[in-house]
Amino acid sequence: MPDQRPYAALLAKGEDRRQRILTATQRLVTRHGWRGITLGQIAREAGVSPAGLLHHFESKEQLLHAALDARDTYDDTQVDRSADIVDQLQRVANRFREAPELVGMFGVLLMENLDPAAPLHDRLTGRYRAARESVAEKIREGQRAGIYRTDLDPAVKAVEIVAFITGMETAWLLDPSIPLAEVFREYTGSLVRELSLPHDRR
Amino acid sequence: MPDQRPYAALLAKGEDRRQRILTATQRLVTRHGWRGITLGQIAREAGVSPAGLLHHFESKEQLLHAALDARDTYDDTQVDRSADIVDQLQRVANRFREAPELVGMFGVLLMENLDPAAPLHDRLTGRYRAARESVAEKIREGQRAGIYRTDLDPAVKAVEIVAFITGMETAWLLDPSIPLAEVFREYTGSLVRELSLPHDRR
DNA sequence: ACTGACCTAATTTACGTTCAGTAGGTTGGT
DNA sequence: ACCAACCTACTGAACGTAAATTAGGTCAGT
Repeated sequence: MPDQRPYAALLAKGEDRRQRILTATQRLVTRHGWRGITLGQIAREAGVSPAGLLHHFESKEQLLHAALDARDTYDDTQVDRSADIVDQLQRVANRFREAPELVGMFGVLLMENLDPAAPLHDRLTGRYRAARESVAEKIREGQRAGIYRTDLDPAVKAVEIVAFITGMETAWLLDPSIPLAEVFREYTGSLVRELSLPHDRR
Repeated sequence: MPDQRPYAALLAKGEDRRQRILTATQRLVTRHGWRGITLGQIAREAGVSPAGLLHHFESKEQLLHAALDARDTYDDTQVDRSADIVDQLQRVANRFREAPELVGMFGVLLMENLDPAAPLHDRLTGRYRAARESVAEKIREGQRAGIYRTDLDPAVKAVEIVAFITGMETAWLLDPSIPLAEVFREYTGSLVRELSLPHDRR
């Protein structure tokens, strides 16, 4: 299993260390936020010295971007353009359990970068908007297909849905013992009833 | 208008400065988070030197608590035990416009204090839980009064509702131009339909 | 004399980053 | 077969700076 050539083993070791630094970063950022942690803490958790960490990443900020890149990549692999809203929401719920740090990191960083001048503001808000737009588009599709009511604004409902998701993320980060599955099931259920049924209202 | 007695005017000036420091703190914390700002920034915004600020508040942490106290007080005055869920949700929506910094500060600090060992963790999560419990209790009341369905778990629905609220807070901090009123109206509408109507389902 | 509201100028600490060096492995030329 | 130049993966110590806090002083009013 270990490569016979020592140089390859060396490279593998480096790559492994790099990976450890990234996951340590994700874990710590999720718990304490970016400004709440130091290179020293990350380094310790990854088993290196602060200087050793900077051998792999040129700066604290660049490390953050690398950690976010990993999250975005994971996130993109999870997206299924063909799935409907119910499936997509279910998928979101699953991600909480599967990759807690990756899910958590986004929300934490978002709140840390609310200011338009904040270093990650554009990157994060871009993702946020994209998610909302994608949900709105799903609703429009349903409307065009004739299975959803057409008397409600997809953009408005999309804001609600994304707010629910991010709010659940917060709730779960605060207390992982909440009945995640039930809440998602309940919400998606009422959402579908709301979207589908033709109602009589003034 | 200014008191004829200069000493009273002096005290009033101090109180005014104290107030300015608090509102500056709330504003800056909402935008940049607690760890994202310095005493110097707050002081500058309030028109004092850092040392001058510490004449009014003994430490950065104590200032934070004082700012939170102001928020909690405001929040408590807004709560109306007799109002039903729809009214309460409407009230929440109004608060966004009325006191943006007070509303925003809570969510930002919450994400900055996820860790159980974080200085404000207990204080903030306590408030969060209380809000959720209060919502759940409202639902139970409705159930006992016979106006709400009894086949759903108030605790589960309460998690959803509070998640929606905090999620909306995030969305609005990110982009205040979202159709806040419409989203709240839409959501409360579907919520009431969901809670009230007896449905046929297996 | 004493208090409240400040100020300027230290002091202290923490943290990101840089620097110089070590240990081991590889490569290409002779 | 050997050596010089270069690579990766680090470490320990030092540097620079930013930021919270403190010390000591000023000035106006009572």
